[in-house]
Amino acid sequence: MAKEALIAFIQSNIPVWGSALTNIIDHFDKRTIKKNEFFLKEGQISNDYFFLEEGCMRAFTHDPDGNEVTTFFYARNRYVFEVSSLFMQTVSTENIQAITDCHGYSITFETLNKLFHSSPEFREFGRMMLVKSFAVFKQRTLELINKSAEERYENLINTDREIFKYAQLKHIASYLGITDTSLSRIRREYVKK
Amino acid sequence: MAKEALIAFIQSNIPVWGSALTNIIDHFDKRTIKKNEFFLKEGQISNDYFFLEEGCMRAFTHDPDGNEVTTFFYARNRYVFEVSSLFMQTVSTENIQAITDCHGYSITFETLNKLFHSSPEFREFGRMMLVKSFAVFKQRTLELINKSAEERYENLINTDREIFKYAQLKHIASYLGITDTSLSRIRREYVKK
DNA sequence: CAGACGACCTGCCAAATGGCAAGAAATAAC
DNA sequence: GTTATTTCTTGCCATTTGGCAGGTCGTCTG
Repeated sequence: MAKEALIAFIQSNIPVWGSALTNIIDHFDKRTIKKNEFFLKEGQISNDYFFLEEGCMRAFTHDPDGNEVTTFFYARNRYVFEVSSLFMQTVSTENIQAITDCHGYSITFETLNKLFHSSPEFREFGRMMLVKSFAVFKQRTLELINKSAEERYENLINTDREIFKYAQLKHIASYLGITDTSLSRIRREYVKK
Repeated sequence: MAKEALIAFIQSNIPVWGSALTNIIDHFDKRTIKKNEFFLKEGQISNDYFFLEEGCMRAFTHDPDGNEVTTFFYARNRYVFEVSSLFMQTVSTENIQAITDCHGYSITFETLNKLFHSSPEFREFGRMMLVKSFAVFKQRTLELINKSAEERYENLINTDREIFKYAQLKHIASYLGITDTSLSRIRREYVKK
């Protein structure tokens, strides 16, 4: 089975080879999620831990007025999971939807736990995923506080250009914490530069 | 040794009793942090995992212009740690400072890891701390996007009134993502209600 | 092809927030 | 107790962002 991307990703996070590595990746199943399909729907309890090899996904929830708010974009070579719903097995308030056809490798919560108990290396990997995701989130929160909407836009387009190919602008807008109107104006100014 | 608060906190997060519990809490040392002392300073590598039984702490960093930005407030009965610096053993960009005299229980990174390996219960507890902290942070990020500054203020004063007793308003302002000027105006309006 | 729909842009005005500077109030220093 | 320092508030005006409504463009459907 060809899981090179998964192997490379794991090894870029923790040092592991040989049978310990084989043992880990054998527990992952290849999985395809078609465009517009949901990886997780609000109201459900998340059951999957998913490495996204190729494609793009969007996480969103609803504010008190019922509007969609994009909370995250996932690009290729990233780990996809909703931390509360998966690890606390609670009902999700978030949706995660494929915005392109997606390919990757999946492991269920049950298998994940078995592997946590049997493999110290995978345990370390799991902790690393949590920690890194958390760090990325802190970074984003900080940007919402001390950067302008325009800077956040420039930042996103520079680091995640891929997202702009597939995501709708109104979804990018709510991710940036502004309305589609403001994003449109920011883009007009940005083009001039 | 009287560690009731710590025991109660651990048990409110995971089911554990008897020798497994004793084993865990025996690894914690009582620790006091005086007002204005730093639990963590930027430039350092964090080495402590701290349960705050009594007191108040503030996390802050600096934006590119050198201004302080408050990233978090910790009140009593909370776990205090900086995820990236502690778990990835990287140089911290964040400061965590006591804003009152603080009392609690501390464990070093080394001991923490030993305990992770030897105690499945503590492992689960550690994961739970990560997951819950992450969830709280996601909630906060969402508020920055879909709530007004005034709503965020009301929310904070309702859930963490204790913080207002000790923290400076300019620190609260940067935590809320606004200037002290705006916070002052919001407070003026809020009092009228 | 015609019509319907959704995504995006734009103009107008209103509301929220920031920047700056001065003053009032609280706190610390001597 | 007086002075010095810091914190907080306020007024004035500029800038950013939002709300709304209308217009364009492309896509889908029949």
